[in-house]
Amino acid sequence: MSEEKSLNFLEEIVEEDIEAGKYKSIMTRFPPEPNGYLHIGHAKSICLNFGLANKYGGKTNLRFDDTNPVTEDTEYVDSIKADVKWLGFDWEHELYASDYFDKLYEYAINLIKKGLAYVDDSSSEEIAMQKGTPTEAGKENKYRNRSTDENLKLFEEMRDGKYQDGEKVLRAKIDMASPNMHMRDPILYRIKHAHHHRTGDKWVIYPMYDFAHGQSDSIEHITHSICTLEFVPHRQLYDWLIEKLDIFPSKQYEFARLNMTYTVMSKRKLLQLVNEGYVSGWDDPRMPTLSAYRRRGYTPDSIREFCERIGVQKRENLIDVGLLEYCVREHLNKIALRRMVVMDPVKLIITNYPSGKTEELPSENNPEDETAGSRMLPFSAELWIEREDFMEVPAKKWFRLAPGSMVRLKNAYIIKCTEFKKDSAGNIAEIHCEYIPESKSGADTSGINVKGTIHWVSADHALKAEIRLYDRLFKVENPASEEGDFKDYVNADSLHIIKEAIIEPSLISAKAGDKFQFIRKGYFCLDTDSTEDKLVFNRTVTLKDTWAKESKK
RNA sequence: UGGCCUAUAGUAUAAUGGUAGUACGACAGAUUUUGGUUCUGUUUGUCGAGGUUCGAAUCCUCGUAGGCCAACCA
Repeated sequence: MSEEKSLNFLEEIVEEDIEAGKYKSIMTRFPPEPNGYLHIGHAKSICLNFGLANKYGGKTNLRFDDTNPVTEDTEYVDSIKADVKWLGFDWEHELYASDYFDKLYEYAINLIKKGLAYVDDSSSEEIAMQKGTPTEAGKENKYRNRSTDENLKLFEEMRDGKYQDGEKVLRAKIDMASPNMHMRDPILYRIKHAHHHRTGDKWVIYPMYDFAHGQSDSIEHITHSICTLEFVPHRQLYDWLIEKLDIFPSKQYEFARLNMTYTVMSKRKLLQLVNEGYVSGWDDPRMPTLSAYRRRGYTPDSIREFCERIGVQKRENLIDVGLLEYCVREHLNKIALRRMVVMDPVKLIITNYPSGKTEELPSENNPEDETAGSRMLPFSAELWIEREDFMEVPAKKWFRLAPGSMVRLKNAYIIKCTEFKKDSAGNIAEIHCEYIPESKSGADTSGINVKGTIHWVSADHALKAEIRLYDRLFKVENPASEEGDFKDYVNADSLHIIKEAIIEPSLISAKAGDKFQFIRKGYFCLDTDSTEDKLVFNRTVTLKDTWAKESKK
């Protein structure tokens, strides 16, 4: 048997906790804020949370961290649910931090009664000023010592809408001199006269993240609350609140978020790309969102495999986007049906093949999967082939078509180039060949060995489709770390549209989302923009192209 | 100039005081009716200086480098 796979640091923590008898079973949660679409970075978190629970016989809740009504929306709730499902995970309960607003209000009262929270009338500027700096202690203000009764009354009035936005806040009373800025009397509740996507106009005060997240974890008896590194300094406050409130002791653990080359990974930045028209929407196939990957033809399996391979640790990382591409190729290679498509066509005429004759040639759908079966491909004397498969003056190690050279037409015959014609502009207009009748695929008695095999589509039977080729959205490896605005590094050539590619006839029956390998070209999937009379294919990812590398030498 | 987190091939990630391994990449070759896939081989690493120890990537000390923290965002 193979060796046991080593545990990541989160699995180690869970195993230790279970062995120590700390918990009977574990509970995790995935806690998105519904203010944007999920991206590949969230996939890492989803796989971690659901994966951990799965592995150790626990459950995972989907909980929306909806404590800021001005940025949140049900559109995002719906997309997030769809994306988590698509990735292949089932949550135990669908929950919302807003489900707990009443409970949270009680918790706040509890703290006030214990003398651990107070209402502050300072403006946000004053509060920032009094907070000090990382190297300078903050100052306590006069509101800090209000009586419990006064705090209770004021907080109630806040809830009842007696004050305007920003007039008052509720703060924890901890330590204005703490070296941890988050312990310098953090704000617990603020006033927002805003309509909430779920609670409507019931509330005008809303809890801050720090007074909602840990409490929600605790209410749900989350045993292991996993979040990203930037929340490390919040942990002290997370623990403080749980201790003072004397509620279920959820524990927070932090991991390093995913960063990937040639992409940005913040909802704020992605929103800018959408709003400022750099892309067509959250699901533009160039975006790193899950909805975009889905539309582009990525499979959930490949994304889960990617998350598995990148591992998890506490150090900052920048993952090569090539690894994601490797994962999707690996999966698509196994499942994608092979089809022949010519993107930049040039006419090829087989001079010794009877004009008007058509043959049906059997072609396997996927050499990696016998059960995928085969289809019949029409063949005739006039074909379309790829312009780049012919070279008037062949390069070194070139084994495609050139004057006098032989290649095999995939699933058909070996041909020999006898002549070519150019148009007035000097472009190759037509290539003439002779075919070897005995070289038919599957019944080759010619004894001829050729090095090159090229794809083709019979001209009489050809159909047309639009093909969208995508390149990376950014020109630099790490746009977020470059000088100036990240949008200055957007790749202007990230989308190339081929209006009329030549496709083999069987593709007419493709359904949106269907995945194909266009032989020698890459993996493609039928886009949702397709209509009855117009097929649109997205290139998911190219094939590995060692010739491209070789020819650059 | 406070506090916290982190440091292993190009990129990630193992080794839990006892032979520094794996994947992706790169390079070379074999196979191939996709210059795809598959297979084989090669390449490159413990941030630095001290210390503890028979033995240190691992423990300790001091540096160095990077990241995070001063939103009524999450």
